[in-house]
Amino acid sequence: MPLTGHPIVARLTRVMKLSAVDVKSLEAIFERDLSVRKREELIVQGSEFRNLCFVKDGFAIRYRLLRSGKRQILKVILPGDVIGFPVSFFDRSTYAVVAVTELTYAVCSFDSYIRLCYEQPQFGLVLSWLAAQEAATYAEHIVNLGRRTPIERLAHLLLEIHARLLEVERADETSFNLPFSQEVIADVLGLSVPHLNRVIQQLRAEQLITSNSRLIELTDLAGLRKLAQYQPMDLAPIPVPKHRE
Amino acid sequence: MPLTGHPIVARLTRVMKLSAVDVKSLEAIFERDLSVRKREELIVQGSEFRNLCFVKDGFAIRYRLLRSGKRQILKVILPGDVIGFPVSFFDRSTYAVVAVTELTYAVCSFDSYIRLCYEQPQFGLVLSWLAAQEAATYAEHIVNLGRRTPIERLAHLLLEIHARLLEVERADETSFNLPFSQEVIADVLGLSVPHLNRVIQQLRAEQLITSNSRLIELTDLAGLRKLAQYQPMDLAPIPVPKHRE
DNA sequence: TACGCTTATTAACTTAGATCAATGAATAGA
DNA sequence: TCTATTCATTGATCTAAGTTAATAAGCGTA
Repeated sequence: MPLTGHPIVARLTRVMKLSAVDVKSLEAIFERDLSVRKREELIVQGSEFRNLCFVKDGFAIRYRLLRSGKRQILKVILPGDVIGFPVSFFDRSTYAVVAVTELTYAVCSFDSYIRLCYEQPQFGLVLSWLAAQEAATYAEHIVNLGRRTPIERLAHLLLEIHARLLEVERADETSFNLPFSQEVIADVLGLSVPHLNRVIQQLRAEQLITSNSRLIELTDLAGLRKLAQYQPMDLAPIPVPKHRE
Repeated sequence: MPLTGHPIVARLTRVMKLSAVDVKSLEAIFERDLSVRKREELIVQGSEFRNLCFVKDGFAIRYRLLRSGKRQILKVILPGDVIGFPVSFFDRSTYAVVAVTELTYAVCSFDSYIRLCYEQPQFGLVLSWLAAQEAATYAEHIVNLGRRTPIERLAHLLLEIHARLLEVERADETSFNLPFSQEVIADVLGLSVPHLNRVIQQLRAEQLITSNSRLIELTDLAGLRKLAQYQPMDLAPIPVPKHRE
């Protein structure tokens, strides 16, 4: 499966030199390209899952459903993200993943990836690095839910998604397409839909964003950053031992 | 630095066979054992940090301070945890880590650990696996803050800490020592101190816990699990390729 | 033992945000 | 084009949880 132009390559090359050979080794373990339709479940809560899916295009959400019927979305999954991490390290998934739009991805088995890591250790580090980003994103989400006001939360979420989309060239300088209903965004931010709606209107009223249907325009990036106390995460490149360079 | 009996070894052996040789390679890169006093900062928000600190004993918290003065604690750090992950992958830390009790730890530089990963790929995977656990713990925290009620949150937190302490033999079947003030716990759970206090009393009134000073007794484990909808995370062992076994 | 500081508890008051319910607007199939 | 959902918006009401402030209990140290 050719990976050229795949957004995951764009992400990885930001932290390590991926030689043509590296890309080839990666390609070798990929089984097939798949796609799922909108609303299709990629991972069912409580099931086993031992694959890594590198998202090429489309949007998905990872979430937990509680008995009360409440849903908490843990992460919005964008092109360049990996589905199946960290769940593949566990017995079974305690979360579900569902596609929000049509979604295409390249898939390999967890085992074959692990095998690759033993042969080429840099791929193990890549996995750690992806994990580090995942953990850092989750950490921001915790700060958001725990101690930011609803308007700050929303501003922060928009900035985060914007930055992540920029990284894989799915956004331009100040705007991007976001195919999520308000119900989805409310479940990311731990808010009710009516309240989220009010908060969106506040952001619009303060001229910080404009949005119609699914297009978000960040009218005042600096203002948003200040409101959200947004700090971009600057990744350090993965160190490469001398004798390898 | 001898690692025998170090809680990190207890944690690691739960997912992979650590041979005596492996432990030796780990020991070789550790520089020295350190300790810090209560309230001492291990990582300053905004600073660089390129070390891995394997906690031997004591408690710490990782947190973010907001301009408003609010604090969100991201994680309580227990014996067996690693301080410096994931921050070592980033330019500088956006979080602070401070010791809550006296704390002792073994430290190695991030670079030397990375070097070890290139020589012995299983250590790269160990890092991924620690990261996966970290991410999973954060994910639970997100669910907690976003969609659980305060009493459920507290129950969940106590169960999580209990499970993590059990893993490194710092708790017994139903009780453990927790040297955190209510202010700390409130900042983990995104609550105010007075409200947390009410919630603690609720848990006590419902006979789910008893606690005096710093000793927590989980009087009714099953009841707590049900209340919190707690699901233990069962880790799968790291697969080892055939030709290595 | 006494002092001072930190921590726990309680109460009164206020408010942000949930809930419930209704109405428009938009979109996708038939 | 029409119709059926899904989605966005608004309003009224209610309550959980924050805020502030005061008091009590513990604890460390001189």
